[in-house]
Amino acid sequence: MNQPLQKPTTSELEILRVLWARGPSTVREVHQELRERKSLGYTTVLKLLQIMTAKGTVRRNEEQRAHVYQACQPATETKRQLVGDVLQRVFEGSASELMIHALEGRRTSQKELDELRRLLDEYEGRSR
Amino acid sequence: MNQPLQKPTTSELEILRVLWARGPSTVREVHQELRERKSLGYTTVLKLLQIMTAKGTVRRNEEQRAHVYQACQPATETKRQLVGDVLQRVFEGSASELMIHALEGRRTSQKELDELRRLLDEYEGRSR
DNA sequence: TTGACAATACGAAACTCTTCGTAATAGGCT
DNA sequence: AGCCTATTACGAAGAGTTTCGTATTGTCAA
Repeated sequence: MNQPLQKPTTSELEILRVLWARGPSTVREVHQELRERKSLGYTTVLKLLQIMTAKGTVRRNEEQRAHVYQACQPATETKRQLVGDVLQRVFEGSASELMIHALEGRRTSQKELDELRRLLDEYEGRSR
Repeated sequence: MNQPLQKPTTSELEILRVLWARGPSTVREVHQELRERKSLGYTTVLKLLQIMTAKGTVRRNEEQRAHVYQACQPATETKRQLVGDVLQRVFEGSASELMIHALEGRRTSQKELDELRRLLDEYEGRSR
């Protein structure tokens, strides 16, 4: 029960994003952060964090009175997993299909397009 | 209750993919297609299709004894919605962040990289 | 030591999703 | 007409998610 094979749920992801941004945090801290965007009870966040602990998504340090939680996996790993899931389920593994639909129906700045090209160059350079 | 604002669930997506590939199909046809990949009862597929009809995800033609189902939205629209959801929830709208994680941890062929570049050129040309 | 308060633990309600068993129905064949 | 079978309709079980109310516990200060 150590490998986080299952992808986080929507709510879990919201919590993970706070932990990724803040680093190790208490329930109170996570709650305050989330509360800025949506109404959510303190015990709801606590419960979620407890469930995530059971799942192995986060671990906690109990040395302090207020336990300190942190994500078990680096953000990059989880994000890769999430996008990989969509890549398979929706686009049958085709990255260009993914790209087409990601760019469609939204304005993408020149800066971002340049960045995307840079990424491709970088990736190509690395794998060659 | 007409606009399909909500994104399809995992199972619904599997059915949609069959409908996109086959065009309008009966329950039996969808079931046979899916059965090749996973064990699934006939009535399960039927029920899913009924739920999707209620949600407005698909519509059905009842002229024949065996109703004929088809997706309400074109595949492209739904795919855009799904990737857009991940784009927002996981990557805060950054397409390059999405790309980084999509390319990471997987081999991408030269052909696909070329295709990706072509897409960027095309997109840039269109929006300029 | 005890009272106040902050934090955790527990349990349950309300929803949604997925799956399927069983009942009802409709068409065609004899 | 009556039966067989393919199909649809219905309902419900079981799992997972999300939310929160209430109970318990631990810590500090008076």
